[in-house]
Amino acid sequence: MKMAPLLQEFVLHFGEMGSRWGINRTVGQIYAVLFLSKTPLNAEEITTALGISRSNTSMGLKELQAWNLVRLRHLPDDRRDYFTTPDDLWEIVRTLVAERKKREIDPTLTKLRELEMQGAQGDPYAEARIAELRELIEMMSTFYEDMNRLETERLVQLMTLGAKLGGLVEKTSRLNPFTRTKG
Amino acid sequence: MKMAPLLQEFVLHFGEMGSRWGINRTVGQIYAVLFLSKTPLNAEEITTALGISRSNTSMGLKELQAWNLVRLRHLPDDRRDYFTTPDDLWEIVRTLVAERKKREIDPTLTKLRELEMQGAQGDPYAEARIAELRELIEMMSTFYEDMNRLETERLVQLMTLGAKLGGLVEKTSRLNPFTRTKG
DNA sequence: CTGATATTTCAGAAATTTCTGAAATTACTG
DNA sequence: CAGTAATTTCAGAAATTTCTGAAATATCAG
Repeated sequence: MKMAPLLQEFVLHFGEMGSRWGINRTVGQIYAVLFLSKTPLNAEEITTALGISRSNTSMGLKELQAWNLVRLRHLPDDRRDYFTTPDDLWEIVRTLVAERKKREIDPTLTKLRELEMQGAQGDPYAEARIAELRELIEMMSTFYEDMNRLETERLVQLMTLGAKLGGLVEKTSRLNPFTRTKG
Repeated sequence: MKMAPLLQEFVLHFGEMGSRWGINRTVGQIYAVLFLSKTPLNAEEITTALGISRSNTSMGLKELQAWNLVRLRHLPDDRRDYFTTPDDLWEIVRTLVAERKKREIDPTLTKLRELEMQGAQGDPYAEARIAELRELIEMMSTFYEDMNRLETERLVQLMTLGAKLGGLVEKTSRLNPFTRTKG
């Protein structure tokens, strides 16, 4: 791997973290290289930078595309594919959250609904737990959708408010008779 | 695996999802069995329910304990260890988020800070990206800590407000001169 | 202490995932 | 169309992770 030591360390870290993020080492490294590069890179450049096989790069890029984490670009008079990551980090965060929800939450929600359809089979406790879990996941999904609809600017404002939101909600629930509260 | 078909399906699903959640199949299945069981279970019961080896159960339980996802309990006149999951699903969610942050976010934040300390090494763009990423992760961490400090009741209220929060923040930032806005 | 039960450890086996090089495919150029 | 460059596919190799059975350790009762 031929890069400035600093960048190399960053890339290696992303590789090591890869498995925890649900991607593999190489995919993490490819992403890191693209993330740090001002200009789009083609597969050959990535291959050399990381010292992996060309086919591995191809598969890694395919996976990153499946995650919507990289953009395919073309340069004039060059028929190779070039890849970049979005400039806007918030866009990256949105994509990550959306994709993880799709892979880690949605299938379970579907399954829980299926199981509830099939109805009671002799274990009221288990059935209640499944229902409760389904409700909670639905609630979080709805909240996610609401937040995802906000412009980034609003989202940042909300997050910056942080702890103050606790007080806000209290006021709101007193002022607004339509606000639902649990329990 | 000897359980009601409904529960069995749930357990198998958690097993399959395991890899996406950063745990393995068996660990996912063990958790599922505990989650659905009204009474605490001992290792032997889990082993029979899942048809795996006793040592595998032992290792799986150890991993779940490392994640703080199960509770160890003891029954009178029985020296075996019994395990449960918390009754309160929100407690489970809090644990999950905390542990995932610890494993998936915190090490990267540390690394990014380290890299920034080492300073510029000839690539201003890469350095700017690293700084930007560090700032964003810090902001999200702070927000997480703020939310985590709220009682569950407040958290649920906030989430139920959902889309309304977008409007709220707008009002707040006008009313409160101390509210920071980005950019 | 001795024996019985419960749990953990761990080396190697089994299963799974990742990676490579070669071949196949695609897409463009002249 | 033939030739070339870019990319993808894929079978098997390599690496990694998971699982098991046996042995070791721990814990308790008498």
